[in-house]
Amino acid sequence: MDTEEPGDPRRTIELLWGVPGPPRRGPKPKLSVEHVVAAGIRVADADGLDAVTMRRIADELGVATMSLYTYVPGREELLELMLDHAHGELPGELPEGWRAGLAAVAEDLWRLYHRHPWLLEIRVGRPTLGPHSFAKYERELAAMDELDLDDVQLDAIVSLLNGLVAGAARGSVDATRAARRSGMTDFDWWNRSAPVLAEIPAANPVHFPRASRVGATAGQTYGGSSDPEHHFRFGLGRILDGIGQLAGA
Amino acid sequence: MDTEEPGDPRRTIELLWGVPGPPRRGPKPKLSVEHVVAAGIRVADADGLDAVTMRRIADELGVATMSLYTYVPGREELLELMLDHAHGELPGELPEGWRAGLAAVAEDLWRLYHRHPWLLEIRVGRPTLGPHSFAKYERELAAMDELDLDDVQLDAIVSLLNGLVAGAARGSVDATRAARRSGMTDFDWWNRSAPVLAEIPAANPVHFPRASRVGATAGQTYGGSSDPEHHFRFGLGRILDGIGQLAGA
DNA sequence: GAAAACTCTGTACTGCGTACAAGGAGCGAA
DNA sequence: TTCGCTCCTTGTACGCAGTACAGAGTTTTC
Repeated sequence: MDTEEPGDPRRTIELLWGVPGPPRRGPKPKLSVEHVVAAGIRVADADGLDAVTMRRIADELGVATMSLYTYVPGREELLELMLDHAHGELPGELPEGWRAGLAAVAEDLWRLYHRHPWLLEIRVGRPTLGPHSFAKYERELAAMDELDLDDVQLDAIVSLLNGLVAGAARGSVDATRAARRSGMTDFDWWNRSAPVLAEIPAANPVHFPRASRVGATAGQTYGGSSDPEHHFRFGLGRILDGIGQLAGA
Repeated sequence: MDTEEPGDPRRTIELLWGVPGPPRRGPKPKLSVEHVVAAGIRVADADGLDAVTMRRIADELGVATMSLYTYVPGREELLELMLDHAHGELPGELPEGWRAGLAAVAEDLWRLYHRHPWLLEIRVGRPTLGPHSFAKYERELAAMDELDLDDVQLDAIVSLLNGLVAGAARGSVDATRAARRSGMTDFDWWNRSAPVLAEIPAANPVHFPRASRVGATAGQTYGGSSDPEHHFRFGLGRILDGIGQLAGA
């Protein structure tokens, strides 16, 4: 019973954990799952997730497009493998103390997302059950060993932190992507947009006093638009404060 | 100088604000931008963002595909119009008190995302400069009128809250989407995955003690996997606590 | 009227994921 | 050794996406 259909959880999990499978009879494969995943990551790093097409990866490996389907059930599974593989780049150590630990967890992920911005574009409907994603979760929980919280709270905190990092990172990454695709920097774009907006009576600052003031301040402070990195650090501080209050630590 | 090229900020902004434009000479248009946007939203609500194709919308409106390009420069701009339009569904009022105000802002957005899950899939590289998105921002800031914070802090808080809601909502929405696409509920999926995982030595709980324990607890508590709604409420509480601490309120 | 400007439409191009069938390589059994 | 099964590899092809382009028809302006 060798179910090879795409969308099968069994197959996906076995690929994630590198389960060898029974001895095969035909010609030796030219490649391996690892090769395909590595090529996928190479392409994604270079040209973004949209460039990760089966044809492009096959080209990269000097192989026909359809050969890839020998190693991977389909594109979706490949992306999941790439995701888990990338999680393997996260460190294992943790600094002393829950606050420093959680901060490190967040900062490491922040850096990972900037090293591989395409991670933020991958939509896996369900949690990835791969080894490195497990290790990531384990580490996130380990950072809170000293806190007296129940399991549900721990899970919620992990989710909260991951959401913060992803959200903020998406901000900076989306901007970069938009700049690349449109050939306009944030600055160019704003200089083109602001005058148009000024011509529209309904968009007059009087109607949006707070938005105009804060938007202008944030724009000036960071040169064009709000700064995701500042938002990230600020949000992290607030969340850690909130956790400290909850745990009485 | 009537730049109609897609990707032009001027055109997009004028569409967002419904700027009428000079009197036209040819035959009267059968439709309007509003019709197209409404059809887009109808399709997205019914069958998700992937179903929002130019052909499908044209069918919906009883019109040839290419006619849509008379009203809208391209698909990307259409999505941005749909986004701003949906933001128009958010209420304007605010309850008394910053804490209740921010909570309402978050809860309203949470509900909006569940009414229109496709909103979470739209990737606009830059902020949407439409009337309803402006109003949304203005209201978010208004909720903090009584707090003594500077503009940069206000902006960061808005971003933090929006990130929380989007992140948590993505959790529940992604699960629903995965269930629909695969024909498996979370429960089915887990029942298929768990045994496979159990067969893999490297995935033994001894190697991931905390992850196994917490994962099991969270799964049991909510029936299959972590509960995004609980994560949302929990995260909101922590963040509001953190803000209170910062503002000394 | 005639001409210009505009809407609408059908066709067609490129690029995507991948189903399918045919060709060739290597192993196990005779 | 040879047959035959199994598996890897490949080229072709299908359906669907966004949208460029050219022609036909309609309404306004001169």
